[in-house]
Amino acid sequence: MASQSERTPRPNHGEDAAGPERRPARPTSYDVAQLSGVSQSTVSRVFRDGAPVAKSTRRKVEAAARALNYSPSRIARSLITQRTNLVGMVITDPSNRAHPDILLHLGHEIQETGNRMLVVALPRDGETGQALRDILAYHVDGIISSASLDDASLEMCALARVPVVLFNRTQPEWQASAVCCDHVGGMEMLVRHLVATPAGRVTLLGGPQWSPVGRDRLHGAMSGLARAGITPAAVVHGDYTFEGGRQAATGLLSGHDGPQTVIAANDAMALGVIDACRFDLGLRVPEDVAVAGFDDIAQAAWPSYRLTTVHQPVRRMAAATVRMLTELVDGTAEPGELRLMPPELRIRATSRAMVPAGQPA
Amino acid sequence: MASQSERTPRPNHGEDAAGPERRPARPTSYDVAQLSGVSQSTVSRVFRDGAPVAKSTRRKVEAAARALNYSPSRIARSLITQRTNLVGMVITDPSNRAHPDILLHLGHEIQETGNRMLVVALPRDGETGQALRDILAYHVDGIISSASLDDASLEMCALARVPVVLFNRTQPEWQASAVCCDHVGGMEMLVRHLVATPAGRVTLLGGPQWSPVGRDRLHGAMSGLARAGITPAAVVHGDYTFEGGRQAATGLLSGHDGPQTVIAANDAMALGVIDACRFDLGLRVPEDVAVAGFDDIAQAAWPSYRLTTVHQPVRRMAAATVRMLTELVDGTAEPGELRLMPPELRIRATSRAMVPAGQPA
DNA sequence: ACGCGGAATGCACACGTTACCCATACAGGG
DNA sequence: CCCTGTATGGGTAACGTGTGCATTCCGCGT
Repeated sequence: MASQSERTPRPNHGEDAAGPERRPARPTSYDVAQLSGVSQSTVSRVFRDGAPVAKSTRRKVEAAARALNYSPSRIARSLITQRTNLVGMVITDPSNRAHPDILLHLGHEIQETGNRMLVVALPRDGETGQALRDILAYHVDGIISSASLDDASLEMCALARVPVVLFNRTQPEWQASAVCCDHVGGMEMLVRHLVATPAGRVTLLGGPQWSPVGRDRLHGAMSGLARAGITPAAVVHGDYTFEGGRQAATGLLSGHDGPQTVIAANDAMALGVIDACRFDLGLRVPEDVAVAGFDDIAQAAWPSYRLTTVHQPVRRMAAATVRMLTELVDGTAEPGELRLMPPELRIRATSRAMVPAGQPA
Repeated sequence: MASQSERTPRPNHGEDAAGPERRPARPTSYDVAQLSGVSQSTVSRVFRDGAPVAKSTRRKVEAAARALNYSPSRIARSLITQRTNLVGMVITDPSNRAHPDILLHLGHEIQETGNRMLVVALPRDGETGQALRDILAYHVDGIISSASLDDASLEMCALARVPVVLFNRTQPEWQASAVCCDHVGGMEMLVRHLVATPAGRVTLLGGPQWSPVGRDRLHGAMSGLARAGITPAAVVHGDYTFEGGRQAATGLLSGHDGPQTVIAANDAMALGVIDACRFDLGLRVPEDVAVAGFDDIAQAAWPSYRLTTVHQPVRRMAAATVRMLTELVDGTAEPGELRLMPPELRIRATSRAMVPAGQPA
């Protein structure tokens, strides 16, 4: 009785002696093989893609697998295949707040290709090294980061041969693959629109000092203004938040006569500026102060604000990011490419200009 | 030469014959063992927690590991340990939009316990079965879902012995573990505040039909109104979006005289109602129409709105969720517990009542 | 009749780690 | 000097799957 199925290399694990009728937590391919009367290899082949297996056996195995509620362990599979179908996603507080949907967009695209996301949420300004080392330990096939990574972390990924694509972010020193909105060009486009009508005293409300995106946007605004022969009256750095914009406006705008213009590095701060004008300073928008932002978040289109801003094509950016990463993983593309996506101007009601007919609200 | 290190069971993988100086992509514990002159078992022990290893050897091994940039493969470790330190997170569009930060809060708590998140973004109303089966194939230790799961999916998790905790969501039929804001009690509290002053004609703007949370909130509002002897003039179902609230308001509020009150099932719709009143219907808030919401999203506190609403303690809810899950994974708690967290009333400027001194804005 | 080729399947091993069981060294007490 | 207990390290068997190679089986051509 004990020697009946002695030939199978499977150790005693199942219904030999142990508990009474204790179903194993997760059925293995051996269980399916035993139930369907084939070898474990055949079960494995049934669950691979282009493996040669007769139709009749495939049906048998699939029936047994369904009966046992079996699906192959991706952990064990990854160990031998050297691919996990896991994409590491690095997100962080501010980048997630600007576009809460990017994770959903990226997730949709990633899952479309049969992969899953291993998400690591970085603390506000912590070390990225430990987190990167940790997700590399999970053998992710690639990494998408919407947070800035230090050079040591990028080098670690390169050493482990794990491709990285930066989302809406560029690395100043390192030559990293990235899909990025054209922040400079977008700001120049925005400034061109703003200076078409008398802009008055111009104030720039930039992002935090450490933010490369903020630097790009500030740079675009400066170059656009310079091209129009305008020098900004003030340039300050905000923290990308609504409250930060509101408080900055209070110090920047009060005590000046005549028309003014505020260009904020993102929408959240721009909306804070608007509310500061209306509720704290008693200024009208856009008659006294014209305000513009960058991002085109959902709130920018709300009737209370109707903010003139620059729209980032986030859905197309997400698709391009995932495609670039899959090409890097498959080896059909070389790393280091920077893909700039053109943003679109959204002229609404906070800038002093006619709204052209046919412009989306 | 070839038989010198014949005794090591390691197959020829390293610097025997192959390419010239080709460093392997990922160093293994064998590489570290060879470099530090110990056995592979010892390397493994160094990287486990409470393993007995002499201090001198530990230093040697750690130095070699650092030189090779080695860290143990969590894939291989999981295969033998039967624990992946992976938490499956199920999110979906609307639940993510209401609180973009919950993923960061939950992620912070999860990472605090040394685990990582495997995130699956569900399509708007797709089958949850396939997605659940897929993340179970990754051997996640537990699952947190902020989306509604059908009973088949929950049964699949139970079958695989993977505990599930629902975040801010209850399952009507299934006895599932959950951490949930007290939607009913919160709404009753809100209604008690609203009827303290003459409410006039009361309209209820509920969530989508399929949303259990929306049902709870609607139920709480109804019971609160009934307790005050008020029957709502209209009850309609919205889609949780700003635009949905705005359009619903247009149909609901126009053509009625006297004071009105709108209770929305979430803040986004409430804000849409406010803008519809002010910009589409020419009604004043709160003089003509009092508006209240639920969630206390960031925009509710903005000066343009100052929405009276119910605050959910999301940070504490996230902490409780992760703690409950870890207890279930460790076996120190039984499944099926429902933990109701008390919300807080935030009285602002869209309801017709005095703002008590000391109330947070 | 016999061999042969191709399709289908079984066998054994490898992936990189942890768990378990011993072997060894060393100290101390009799 | 021997025996024993303890601390430490080595060897080996899993974990559950994919895959190269051998083997079987069936059909068919000469």
